[in-house]
Amino acid sequence: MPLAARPARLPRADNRLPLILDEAARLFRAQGFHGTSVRDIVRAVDMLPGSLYYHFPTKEALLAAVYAEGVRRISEAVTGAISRKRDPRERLEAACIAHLEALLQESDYAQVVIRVLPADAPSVAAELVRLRDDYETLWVGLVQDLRLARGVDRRSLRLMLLGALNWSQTWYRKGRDSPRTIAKRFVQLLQEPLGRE
Amino acid sequence: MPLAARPARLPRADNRLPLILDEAARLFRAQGFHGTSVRDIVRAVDMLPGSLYYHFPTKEALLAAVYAEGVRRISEAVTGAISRKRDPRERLEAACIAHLEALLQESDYAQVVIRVLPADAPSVAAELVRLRDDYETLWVGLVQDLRLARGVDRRSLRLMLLGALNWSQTWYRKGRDSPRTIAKRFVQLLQEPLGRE
DNA sequence: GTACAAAACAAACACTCGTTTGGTTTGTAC
DNA sequence: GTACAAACCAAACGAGTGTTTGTTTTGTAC
Repeated sequence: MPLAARPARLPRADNRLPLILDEAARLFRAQGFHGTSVRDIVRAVDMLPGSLYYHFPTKEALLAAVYAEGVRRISEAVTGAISRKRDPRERLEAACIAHLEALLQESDYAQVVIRVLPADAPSVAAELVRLRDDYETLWVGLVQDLRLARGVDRRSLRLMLLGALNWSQTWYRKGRDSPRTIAKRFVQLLQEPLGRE
Repeated sequence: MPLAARPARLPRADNRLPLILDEAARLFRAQGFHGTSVRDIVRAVDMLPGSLYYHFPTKEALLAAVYAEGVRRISEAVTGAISRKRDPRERLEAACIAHLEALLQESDYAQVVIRVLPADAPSVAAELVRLRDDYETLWVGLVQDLRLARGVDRRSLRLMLLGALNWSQTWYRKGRDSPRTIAKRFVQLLQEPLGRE
């Protein structure tokens, strides 16, 4: 891992890097990686195409930066939410709510993490996968702490819950059920389910 | 809805249209819609780019054809599977297994339906959404027949289950747990869940 | 106020994109 | 065997792609 080169001087106040990241996140989310051109992005920040390459070596590196920020934001939201709870069940529910709120209403960055597949950007794919995995580690712990009925596979539980949450991106419409409501229902479906035979 | 124009003559035996669909499905699945060029597709069937436009008016129309075939295959698999069961619970499980097997191992076509978003192809987006919705209607019926504990929201149950199944495309690796095993575990998680308080 | 690097501009590069147009081959029905 | 359309080829169209290179502006530390 390369050390961040210590800059000879500090960044300038009129630096438009944050703006580039914001617009890239917005467009990658709405149109996908391949569906968004470099010119789409720079047009949104009133720049010329070549200027982007002062900040990033490639378009894929820009995606990686957006991705990293997305993971950072979800992680922060979830970590904050569970820190206020002690009971494992409550912690799980709080995590689901925070995850879904970050995913559905808060941040374009977070949605990019769900929408864009690592395979879309081969040169940074390994990094994107690592970012995703780091985040999922958080969930491994949450599920590990649960008291479960005998024979319940914890990995399956985690994958089912996260999958259902992530997929909600495809059918969620704002103004109807809130992310919080959806998340609560999903958790509840795991405790009063089909009913015993 | 336009009537299928009655052809002046029957299609020829050396028609390569099926081959085009197969390769388009394979590539759309692996690289996405925007990530796959017309030249990628015709190269795979040893054709020239322009020749594709004898069969389809646009690249998006080709996607729509692949999409329709994908929905047809999943629907057929699921319909066949549930027709052999009577008990609502067993029918649901059979549907999950068939859905996941079609999605994970059987058909590139089916995976395109999950991977490619309607918004990627604006001119046919409405048609793609309609195809998806038609298929989901099948699941509405399956969930409707279930006997459930009080207060369980059937729509949430359907969305959670289908979401978890569809998302498995992102983490599934063949050679490990089979689609059948995964589907069974997910259904089971709905009946012996977190355990009552 | 001056030195200097941060952050951009200006203009192109080589290539790829989806698509169109006019002509050619070839299987098939009669 | 001949007519004819199905199914393609050949060649290009204009626009867009990610990226590079040389130059210029401008905020900031001293």
